[in-house]
Amino acid sequence: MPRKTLSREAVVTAAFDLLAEGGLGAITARALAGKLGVQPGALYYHVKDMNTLVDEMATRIMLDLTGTPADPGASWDDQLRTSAIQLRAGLLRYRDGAKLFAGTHLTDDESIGSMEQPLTALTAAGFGLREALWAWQSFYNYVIGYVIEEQERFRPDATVDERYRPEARQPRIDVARFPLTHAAGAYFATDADEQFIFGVQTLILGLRAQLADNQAST
Amino acid sequence: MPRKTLSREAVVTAAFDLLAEGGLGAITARALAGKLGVQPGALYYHVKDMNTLVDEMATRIMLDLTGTPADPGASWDDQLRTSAIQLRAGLLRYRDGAKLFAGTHLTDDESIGSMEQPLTALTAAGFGLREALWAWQSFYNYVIGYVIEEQERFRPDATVDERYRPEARQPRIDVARFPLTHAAGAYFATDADEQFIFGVQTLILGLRAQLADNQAST
DNA sequence: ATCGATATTTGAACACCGTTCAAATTCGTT
DNA sequence: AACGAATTTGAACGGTGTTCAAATATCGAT
Repeated sequence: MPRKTLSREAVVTAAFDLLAEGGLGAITARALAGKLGVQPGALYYHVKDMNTLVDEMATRIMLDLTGTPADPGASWDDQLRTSAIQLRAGLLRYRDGAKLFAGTHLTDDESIGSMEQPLTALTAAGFGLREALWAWQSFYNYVIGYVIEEQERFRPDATVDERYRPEARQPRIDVARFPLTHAAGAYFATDADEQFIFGVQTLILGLRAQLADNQAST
Repeated sequence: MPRKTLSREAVVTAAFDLLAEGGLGAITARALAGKLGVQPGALYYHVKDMNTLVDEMATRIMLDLTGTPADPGASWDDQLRTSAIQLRAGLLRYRDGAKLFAGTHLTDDESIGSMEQPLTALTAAGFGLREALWAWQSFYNYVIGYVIEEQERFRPDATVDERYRPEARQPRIDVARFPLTHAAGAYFATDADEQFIFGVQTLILGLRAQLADNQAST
């Protein structure tokens, strides 16, 4: 009894539901079909294959989190800070958001336009286009790396292997050979927001220094 | 005809062979068994499951790339630069090295000792332990993010979808709305080494600035 | 050298995965 | 009402990780 209930849109939406419920690994053709009350084969009429489905999802996330741009009137470093913060927030909105992003080819050209504002701010501040691109991508890579770790730390399904809880791990670190590493355990995975900002701020200060160097040499 | 040819060591070694030949996706129980001339079930006597196998591999890579430490006599920023460069080089030595790392729980406590030297350098430079940890993890996250992208760009198997070659993509970017993004296409994915260093250097300069601020306020 | 215990491997199965495709069914138009 | 196009079915193929009783090999003690 074939009934017309499917569409590309419906498939993508169901995929996002599965992502929220069970993470990236839960997005499977059969689960998708089940949720839509349909046979797995029917999906392939609307979607080329599972990989491009995930690419499509990554693109939509990207478009979503570029929704509220930073105030173009603000200083360049404020704009960058805001862009980085929004990028992280956007990734955190989705389960496995960062992993989903890491290495999927964005399918929509619109999505690449999200770096126009950072590039504008950076070139206006005095950076050449090449350095501006590199600078923004440094932020981008930092954020991706940070959020991957962040989302890995407390994933909802949580196979919290007893041996790897920080409190259990710390005593096993050799205090004599690795005193600082041992002591640093206290600050491990605490204050995620503050730690994130620390890195962003470090990058901003670094750019400011490079800017000063450039102007001094001209 | 069961013959004793297997060991945990042999399995891990074979897994590294598969990684080199076909990337992360090529590491499969049956391929592993085939390479070792054995039935798939036999693997599970030596290895709990496939995930912990990959975790084990990540740990070994980590231990490997910490082999040559930076000169402890060098300045703190030189030590950090060297650590970051070595981390990237180590990840690049293995196919999908960064992806393999991103979010695998390291199984050996030794591997966590790799941050002892950066922490030493940073605290000696004047950072508190907490800031030192955050600083090093900023480097770490940046490197992971960078290398994931780097290894994604030219993967050996290369399903180079014609539409996504940079030369094909650039003309499709709306020049009127995204002029800088369009123009920046020229610098996309060129000079990987130089771009990497740019980010590292930015982080270092940022830390130096924070150091100056701290000392000024005391 | 033989036995017995232990360590290791087999072989087959189970449940899942993505994907393909002819055939069946429904829909929109004429 | 009927035809053609759009859509879904149902079943299959080859792949994946994993489990487990049974079969075999290895080693230590007698």
